[in-house]
Formats: sequence, structure tokens, C-alpha cells
Amino acid sequence: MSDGPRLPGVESEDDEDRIVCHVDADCFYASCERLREPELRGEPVVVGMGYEDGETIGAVATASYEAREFGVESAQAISTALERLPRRGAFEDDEVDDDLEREATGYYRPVDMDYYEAVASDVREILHDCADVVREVSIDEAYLDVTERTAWEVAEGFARHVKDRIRREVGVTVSVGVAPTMSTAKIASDFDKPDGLTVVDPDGVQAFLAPLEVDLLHGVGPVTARELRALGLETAGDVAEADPEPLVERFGERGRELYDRARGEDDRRVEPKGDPKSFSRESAFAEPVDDPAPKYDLIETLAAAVADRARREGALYRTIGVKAVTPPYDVNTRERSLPGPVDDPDLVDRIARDLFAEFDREPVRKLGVRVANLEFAAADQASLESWEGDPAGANTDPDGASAPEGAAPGSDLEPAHDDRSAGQSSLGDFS
DNA sequence: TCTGGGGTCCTAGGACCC
DNA sequence: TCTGGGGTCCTAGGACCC
Repeated sequence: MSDGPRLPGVESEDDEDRIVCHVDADCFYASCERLREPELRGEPVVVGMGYEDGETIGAVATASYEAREFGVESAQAISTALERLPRRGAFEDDEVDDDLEREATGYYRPVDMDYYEAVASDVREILHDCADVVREVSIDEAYLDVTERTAWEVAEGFARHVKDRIRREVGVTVSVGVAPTMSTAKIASDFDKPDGLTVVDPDGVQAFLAPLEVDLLHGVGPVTARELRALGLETAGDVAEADPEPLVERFGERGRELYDRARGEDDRRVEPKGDPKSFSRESAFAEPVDDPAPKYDLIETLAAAVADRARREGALYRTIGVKAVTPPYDVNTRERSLPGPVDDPDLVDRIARDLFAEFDREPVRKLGVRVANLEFAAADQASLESWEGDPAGANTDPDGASAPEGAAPGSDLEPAHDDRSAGQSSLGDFS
């Protein structure tokens, strides 16, 4: 038994065997591009940001398997990708585009999230049709609890049906992993990508995991993998057989988790995703910038974008933060929490500028603005309760969440019921 | 690997409260 | 006045994921 945070004896249902399916689209953005541009099928395709206007500052978002053969990888700098796989047909004839080189070229397309979202929503519809509970992890990945829909003896056929439907009805391929836990299902879906299907039944979990390299475990990145190897733990099997105590000592809570997952133990249930915790926007300069002016311009743009996003999503925020990346690659963050949740773009701008001020004379390569401590006001509150202290009763703002026009910002910021703000700050303290 | 953008979760110290 | 111990919130940084 793992002795996690769960209360003993309660929810014994959690001990029931589950059948979890992890569905992961294969190089999703590239597949989407091929969907609307069938000529791209079978060709190396690279999707990324920063190809527009001849810019080469971005990074690769997705590379098709053909492009990966040339050493193009996700998250790679676009400049590196272009070196390994030159852009095809981008230049008429002034480039080194002779017949010999032509074979080693690929198609580059800029990210078009709106289109990918549309395709993803078609996939989602099928997933929800195939399972009682779906957890969407990202645009191209989801967990399904299919315990009530299938049985181990026929799980493979079930998974194949899901794959086939997605391919037939949407036109993209996915890889599917089926296992008794989320963590093993995740690894299984990755096991024979692309277009993969791997079923690991409860009796096969240990044998399936044991030979895998530690960095295939979800949550083990380069840093942890290096440390584990230094401890002589190369495979999931090594971790599973190790003494968990040193792991817990070294990695804290994560160490325990690591140990459990390596053994195939994971009592998380598939649950729909909740509300987001933060929104952020960031942008990089082509090269480090010293001059304050362009930095503040960017802060302003990012702040406006973030505030706008929050408003569109119906979120109030109580924390506003900035991020400044300085050479060589130091990530600095500053944030400030308000006494109560707000929807106030001007305030985001002012606080972001203020927090950024300490970096305004330093070289900066990247900037970000973020709002957090989100509250998705359940329509009923926010409007009445929050503003009941408003003396003018001027609660006629059609956008109920935002501060009334022209009101002295400080006085109306704090929701009347928030005792943290009692006798505390007015806007003067944080503007 | 010389580094894009949008997220999540964890840790650790300090403030503050009881 | 020296000092306990528990709890929560805030901030900064870091690892990781897609």
C-alpha cells in the first residue's frame, strides 16, 4: 500500500481496478497542416513560430517524423532547424537550391493555433463519445477512464476503435496507451509512436516498466535523470527496487512519487481539468536590449494582452507578475498580490511596469507578464457582494467585474468581505 | 541544446497570527 | 522576558510538461 495523503478506509472505491487510456496525437500541428494541405503528406514538415517575415528568432513547435530524420526537434532554435533542413521553395533560385540539395529540404509553416484548436475540438468530441471521464491535458493529449466501456480482454480492440474513428472522422493519427494507471498509460502511448497502440494489463505493468530508461518516467527531466544516474539508477526497474528513503530525502515529495510511478503505482483518478491557475504572455527580443523604451513598450503590449485574455475568460486576478530574462539566461520573476481580485487592465500595466523597473537598465532578452490567483466569479457573487460598499450605487457597468469608470481606484478595489484588506492598503501601496 | 511560449507544481524562507 | 509550535500567505526560483 502506498501511504499517500488519502485517508485510510475512505473511498475504498479508489482501489478498484481502472482501465485508463491515454491518447496522444502524433506531431499534431504538422498533421493539421497536412490536413488542409495534402501535398505535405510524406514530406518533412516543420511548424514553428518565427518564420514569418523572414524572422528566425523562434523555435520549432512540431516537426513531422520525416523532418526529425534530419535532426530537427521540437523546441529547437529555428536557426538550427534551418541549418539541418533548409526551407524548400522559399527562394526562387538565388539560394543553394540545386537538385542535389533539394532532397534535403522541408516545408516550414507558421503556427496557426485557431486552426489546430478547431481540429482538436473534433478529436475531443470523439473522445468524449468514447469515455465517461476525459481529462484534456493539452491540445493534443488526453486521458480517458474507460473502465465502464471495455474490459482487459478486449481493450486492444476498443483502443483500435478509438484510433480508427479519429483517423476516419478527423484525419489525424493518434497513439494510444492503455493501462491500469494514468502514469503507465502515458508511457504506453509513447511506446510505439507514431500511430501506436500499446496495452499494458495489470499483470504486465512491472515487466513493461522495468527496462525503461528513467527519463521516460513522467516528471523526470534532464536534471533529475542525471541525478538518478549518479545514484546508479538507470532504469525504472532500478528505481522500483531501490530503497525509497534516500529518494524521498533527496527529492522530497517528488521522490516518493517517482518511486511509486516506477513501480506502476499511481492512485490518481482521471478527472476533468479544473479552471486555469494563471495566464501569461511572453515575448523574446531578437537580441538582448539595453534601452528601457522598447522594454516598456513590450511590457505594455504583454500586459494588455494578458488582461484582455483574463477578461475574455471571465477571470479576476489577485496577483500580477513580470518575468525578465537576462543574459546568459537568468530568469527573474517579480510579483505582487492585491488585497482582492480585480479585472483592471490599467492596473496590470502599472504594476507590471513598476515590478519591471529594477531591470529596466539591464540587458534583457525576454519579457513576460502574468496574472495569477485567478477567480472565476460564479456570476452570482462578484456583482452584488463585491460592490455593495459602493456609496454611489453606481453598479451599472455592463462589464460587472471591472472597476467602475472614474472611481478612485483604491477605494473600490477591495471586496467588502475580504478581511485581509481590513485597515490595510489603498491603491497607493501598490501602484 | 546557446534558449519560444504557455502552463503546472514544489520548495524554502520570511512575515504574521494564534 | 526567553521562548514553543502550528498554520497560512507571500514571494522567488526551479524543474518539468507540451
